Amino acid sequence: MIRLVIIEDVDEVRQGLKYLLSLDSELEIIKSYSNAESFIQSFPLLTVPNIILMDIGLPGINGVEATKIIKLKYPDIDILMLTIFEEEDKILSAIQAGATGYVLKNTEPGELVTQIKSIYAGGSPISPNIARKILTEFRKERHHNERKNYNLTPREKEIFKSIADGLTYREISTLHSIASSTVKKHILHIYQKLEVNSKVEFIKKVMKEELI
Amino acid sequence: MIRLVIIEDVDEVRQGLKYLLSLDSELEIIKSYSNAESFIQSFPLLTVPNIILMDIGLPGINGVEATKIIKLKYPDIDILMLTIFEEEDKILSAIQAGATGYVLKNTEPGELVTQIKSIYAGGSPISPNIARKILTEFRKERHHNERKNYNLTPREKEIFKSIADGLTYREISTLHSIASSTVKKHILHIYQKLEVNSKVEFIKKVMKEELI
DNA sequence: CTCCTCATACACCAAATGGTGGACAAAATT
DNA sequence: AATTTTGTCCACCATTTGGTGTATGAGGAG
Repeated sequence: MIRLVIIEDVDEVRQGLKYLLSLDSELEIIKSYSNAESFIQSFPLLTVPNIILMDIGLPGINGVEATKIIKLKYPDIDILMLTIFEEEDKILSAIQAGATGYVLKNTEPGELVTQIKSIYAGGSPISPNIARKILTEFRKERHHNERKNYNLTPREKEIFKSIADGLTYREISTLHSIASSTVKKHILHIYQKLEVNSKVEFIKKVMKEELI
Repeated sequence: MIRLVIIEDVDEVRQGLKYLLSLDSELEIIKSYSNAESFIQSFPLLTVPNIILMDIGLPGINGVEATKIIKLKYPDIDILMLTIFEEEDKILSAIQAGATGYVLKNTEPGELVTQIKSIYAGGSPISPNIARKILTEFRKERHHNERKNYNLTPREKEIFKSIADGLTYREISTLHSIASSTVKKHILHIYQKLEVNSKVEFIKKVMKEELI
């Protein structure tokens, strides 16, 4: 028996999945949730699922964040993201957050069951498109180990240093005599290049990879 | 000639200092500013002062922050904080930020000049009170190198981990099933115990001293 | 029994942060 | 000559964060 949990906000989709999957005798839906919060609040889990089907675009704590949190407590649960389109960026983030794979919501029922079993068997359902992106990312990682540098522009490098020193937007703007909105733009660009979303992640990345 | 810069928002005090110090032939006041921003914006400096007299409680970017910024660019400038009372905590922060010493604003003119010259000669005017605090802090530092632990309570340690993982208040509150206001309280307590003022400083400290 | 710590929670507030989209000029590339 | 990159700036907005003060109940220490 593969124990499943479904987290999906749209009632019809959730009920539909619940029904469809209940038809397979190897699958057992432990419980389904309309948001990530209620699932997380049920920690510690009485019965730990093998796989969680999670909508990537949940309201409140979204699927990617939820994945991070769940994986912190239960690293062994496989998380399968549900998406409508192939939102490549989100899927990549989800995978970095610890998701094992993803399926499109309009996947045929039979196919979905196959993919769930494939995950349980240790596989990862991923389309060639995404797979290629992941390879690209992976290749980047290896390069990083030899040469850092995220092709920041000279100006971005200056701002970079100031953030790493812990200055605020306003202080940086004063130091470089530019508007703080400009500082913000630079920082957002830097975040995109380093693929982080916050100062905390930025600092962590900078300190982990030296760069300073 | 000792080159000085004065940064002090109260006009009377600034003018008074300027006048008093101009009486000594060994001192030269290059320029005075009513706020830290205008000084910082004048980077790169045409003539680099030896010593900056800086009010600790400036509006906008305060004296401590300004000290940090100035020391990043000009580590060799000595910064002498001006305070009204012996605000121990602020003075300690200022020293950690790179200030060389401090004087009370009601110090007699002759004494002030003596202290400025003492700084120029490599000294640090600090009262016994503050000196003792610094020794205490210093002793703490040494201890840290062998045993970390900032006597956080068990609950604080849990929250601690979650912050270090990069979660937001809201996510932490969901994870631990408590109100986000409670999370905030815990975090503020943790910050006080670790003597940091922001997530960025927190992460830097955690990563620098391992702790994770 | 009283005092203190811990954990919880709320209210209020200012500031900083992140995210989007648009705009413009100068410089570099194609 | 046309396009892209870089650096600058603005507006708008929601969320997050830091900081303060207050309050309450449980549990331990004096």
